[in-house]
Amino acid sequence: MTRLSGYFLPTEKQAPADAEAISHKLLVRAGMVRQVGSGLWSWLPAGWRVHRKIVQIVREEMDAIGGQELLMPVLNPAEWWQKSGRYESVGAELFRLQDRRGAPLVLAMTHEEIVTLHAAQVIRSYRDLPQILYHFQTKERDEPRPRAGVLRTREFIMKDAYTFDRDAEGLDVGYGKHIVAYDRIFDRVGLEWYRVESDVGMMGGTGAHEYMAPCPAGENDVALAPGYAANVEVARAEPQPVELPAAPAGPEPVETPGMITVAAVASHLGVPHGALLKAFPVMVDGRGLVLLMLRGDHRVNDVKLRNALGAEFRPAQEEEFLRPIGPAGYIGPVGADAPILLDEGVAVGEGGYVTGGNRPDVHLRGVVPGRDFGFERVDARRVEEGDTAGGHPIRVEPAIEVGNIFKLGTRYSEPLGATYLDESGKARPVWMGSYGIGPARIAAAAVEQFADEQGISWPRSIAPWDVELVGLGKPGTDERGLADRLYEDLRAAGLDAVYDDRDAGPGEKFADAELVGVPLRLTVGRRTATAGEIEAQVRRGREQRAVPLEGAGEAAASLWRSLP
RNA sequence: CGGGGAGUGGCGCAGUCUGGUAGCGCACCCGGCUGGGGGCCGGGCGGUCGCAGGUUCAAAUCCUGUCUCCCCGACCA
Repeated sequence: MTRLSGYFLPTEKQAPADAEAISHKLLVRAGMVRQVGSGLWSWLPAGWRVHRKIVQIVREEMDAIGGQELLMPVLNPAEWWQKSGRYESVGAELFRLQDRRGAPLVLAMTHEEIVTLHAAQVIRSYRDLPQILYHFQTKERDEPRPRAGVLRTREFIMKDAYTFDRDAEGLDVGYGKHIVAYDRIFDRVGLEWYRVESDVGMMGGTGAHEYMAPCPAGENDVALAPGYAANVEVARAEPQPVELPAAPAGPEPVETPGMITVAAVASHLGVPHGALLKAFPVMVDGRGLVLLMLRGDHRVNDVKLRNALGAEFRPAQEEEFLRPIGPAGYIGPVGADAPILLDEGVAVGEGGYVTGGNRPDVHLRGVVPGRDFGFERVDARRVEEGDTAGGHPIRVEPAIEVGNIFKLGTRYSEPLGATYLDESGKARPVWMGSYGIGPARIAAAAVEQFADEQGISWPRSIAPWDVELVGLGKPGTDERGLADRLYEDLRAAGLDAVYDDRDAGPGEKFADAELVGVPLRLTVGRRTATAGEIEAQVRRGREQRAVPLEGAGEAAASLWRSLP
């Protein structure tokens, strides 16, 4: 039974001054969350109801694919993180601490180490496989920059699941089960979402996807086209034509004093930006200086370049490339003393490009890749709005990452000793997958996607309550008595109702109801008894409906079931 | 980590430049009116001005240091 009189629901007319994101403003204004420190948030009772509903949906779908819920600790002995190598590799994002005896500990940012420890302890035989284990547990990450309310925090609850299989084929099965579960979860929570291809990182696994909820506050960009969806970090673009001048017999120098930008050179020579090749010298771990060439109107995608190189890199400084290549602003591939990578977006054999001349104030035109310089092909350009996928134009939208699924392979099982004996008695490493969902981000994304001028509009599956009953008139009046009885009616019909029985004016109650975002609002006032029907408002779209007074509980339940 | 901004009752802000008894709106408390879209009248409570040090007869205001928070970027297992 929830009555708003006495309920801990501190709604505010004004948003916090420093809030930018819609979800940040509205979750605070609606009394659902409160900030404790940078990246640290409490969930107040109404907000926690939303969180719990999301968690329950996730739990049901995880159980449906055979997931087994457990609980692992946040405080981890550093030993396991040292064994996996992450104690050293992760950096400042990992909270490290000591206990009273000086033993090193970490606060878990995720639970691969500990779950793999248990796999190592328990799994003996191929007969013990496969397994799906998951939990909802607090994650601690010392984020360099928490932002946007609960969108990026230093402490948050994550559902993380782990699959254990005997081989890659088994992993594919477990991965596929998670796609089924996740698709259902994101449908059920009522979000608009995409499953996109994502970066598999340096481990070079065979698959990774992210679930993205598009909205302006999103920190990621997704490339979307009919039949295509990918994080821009990994999105591939089809070649785009560009008009190139016919190539002369060899490169021709051209004076370009002070022109160190693509725009300046292109406009000086009267050619499109795409007729230039721009040069990106990088220092690659283990390889040294490498020169990436890509079209003048394209941009480097760091993630794709890193994956193409198979190693970390950083932009080279001028003192590193001046001697082997040329001066900053005028560097090019012709005569460069460095391996050259040519982006796939550069067409070869269709004419001559303009490049830096590797001398001050000089560019070359008529440069033909292959004839004038050797190269290795790579895909390292960022997809742009206007590129195509399958012939369809790509649009790039910001989105919140609300879930991810990832094939780990044997990245953790090998260092942590999670092995099983196969039929021939041979010990083999377990193949693992890892699968995350952030319930807080689902809540924030839902706010972002469906809010209007009046406030939040929750999907009914995750709303803090199903229906809000607004009782008008003074306490003790007939209409209040009617509202009291209707409240019992709603509960009897199986609705999770909240009753605004506060001694407040109608305007305040209506405004709060719409701010909090309960999907269906019923108003009982002086008019109700005479009209013989109850006024209902559907929150999404603020559409007015009427519910007959007789059998109101069932009628309201039926209306509620028709809502998004 | 780089750049920008802000700390003054619960929330939103003014006051700081030019030092002189800390203010406004909302919220809250009391009384009354009102009762279908944040209503009205009257009376109240509440703040060592982030913290520390300094200058001064006198500091929210000037100086030094420091902490915290926000925004943009970098970063993001």
